[in-house]
Amino acid sequence: MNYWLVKSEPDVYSYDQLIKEGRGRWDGVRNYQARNNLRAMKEGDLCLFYHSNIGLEVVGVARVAREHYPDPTAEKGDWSCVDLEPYKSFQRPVRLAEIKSHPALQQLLLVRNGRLSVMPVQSDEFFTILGMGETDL
DNA sequence: GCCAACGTTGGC
DNA sequence: GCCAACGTTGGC
Repeated sequence: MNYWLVKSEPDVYSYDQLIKEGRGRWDGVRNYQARNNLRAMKEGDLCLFYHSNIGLEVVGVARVAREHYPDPTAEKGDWSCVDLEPYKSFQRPVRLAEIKSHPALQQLLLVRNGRLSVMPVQSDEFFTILGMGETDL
């Protein structure tokens, strides 16, 4: 089992929208590092779902429902997407400021590279954030 | 709205 | 292959 963090601007695609739809295609990634991370995702892997720009907080966990396939929104180039489904909403959202000030989370790519939209997360980091969100799996 | 960080492009 | 210029992301 691998753990990830995915970012979405909630006015474009929010966690609530994923819940409403039951399943969503994680497309539109146009960054090689993020794409390679998408391609490394396995069905059943869990993703922290982060709201960027508005909210600036982790709001839930999503599960990889389908492994990578060609991104139908890409008109040219070699891009991939995955399908995600909601897995668990956080009892309490975990704000970026909390993550940044937590000593055990300083290595998190969210802190170190603010621009990456799909990133791997160590299992201890994953469960630390889950705990901050007062949530169990 | 500003700006830092990062990625991409293109001239040499 | 280097690097300057430019564009984009995303926090503040």
